[in-house]
Amino acid sequence: MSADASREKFKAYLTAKGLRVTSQRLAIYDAALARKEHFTAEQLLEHARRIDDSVSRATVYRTLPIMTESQLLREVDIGSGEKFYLPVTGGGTQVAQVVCVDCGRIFEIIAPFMEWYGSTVSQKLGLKPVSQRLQVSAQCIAYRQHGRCPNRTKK
Amino acid sequence: MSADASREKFKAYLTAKGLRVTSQRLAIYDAALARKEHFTAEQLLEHARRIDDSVSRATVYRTLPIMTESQLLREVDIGSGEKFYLPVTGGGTQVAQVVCVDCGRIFEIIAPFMEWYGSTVSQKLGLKPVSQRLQVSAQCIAYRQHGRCPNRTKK
DNA sequence: CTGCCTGCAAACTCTTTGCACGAAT
DNA sequence: ATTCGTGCAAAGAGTTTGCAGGCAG
Repeated sequence: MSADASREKFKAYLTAKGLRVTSQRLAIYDAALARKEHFTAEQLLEHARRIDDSVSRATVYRTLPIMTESQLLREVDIGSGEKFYLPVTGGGTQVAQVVCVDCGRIFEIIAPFMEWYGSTVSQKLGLKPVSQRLQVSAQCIAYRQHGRCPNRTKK
Repeated sequence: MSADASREKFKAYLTAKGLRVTSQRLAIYDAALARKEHFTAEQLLEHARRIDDSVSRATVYRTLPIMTESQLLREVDIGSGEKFYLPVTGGGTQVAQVVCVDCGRIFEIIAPFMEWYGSTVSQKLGLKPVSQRLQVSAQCIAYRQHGRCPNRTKK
């Protein structure tokens, strides 16, 4: 699907839900969909402001749930205090995250059988699974060899 | 292992690490190990204070990492804002959580092959897995039938 | 015109930290 | 006697919310 078609889909989603199409929501949409890697709410605010400098932090926080519910973004919580977001490109619900223990970088990867595995696990308790998430903490090769991840930016 | 033996193990752990055995740490230990279900830092504070009312919130937060590192407690983050803890009883690293979408209650369950699965996933990226977590959101039978989980306490 | 949406700033929740006092070794 | 541990309260980080004015429909 082209970028423009996706943008129209977002407008249609807003309208269908009785929500208004505002310049701020579109700026946030454009900023989010242009990202190739995981981003935080704060980073999204920064990018959205380059498109429309009237965008506020509050509106970013109010728009993120809308984009998540509309399946445009996937929310990823790796327990680091802040949430990350990524445009949904595919993989459906069979996506796992691998997080580097050193730099905190997040990799997404298709995890076949994940739904089946989650179902098997939860059905042992007689519950019906709604969703599952698999997250793996891992060391990259460079980290094991040099005690430092090449992607690390902090510290 | 008996409760007393476990308590002695905790004291030995503290001493070995050059940490002091204080009445507050022991009260927190006793309060935590007596729990059968997942608890929060706040709940632990409440229980610990019934044993020793001098225990402060700060000390609870400072003691939790010690108990987690010593393998006495397992830390569980389901992305709800607050962390949960549970005495480690078994299952090693092959433990998954099933969370009820309605009441938020957490069930722990042995998930065979989880390590293997996490390894398989992360090795696709050439990374060496350190740990993995599998969490499933699910509906219980009662919730599906009546739109309400019998264990729900809030709302 | 209505009423949803906005920016601002304050509020909130959970957790961490600086400080001076007190207790364990 | 040292030094670490403690309670208290303030600080911190990320997110949410009340309000008065603004803009979409």
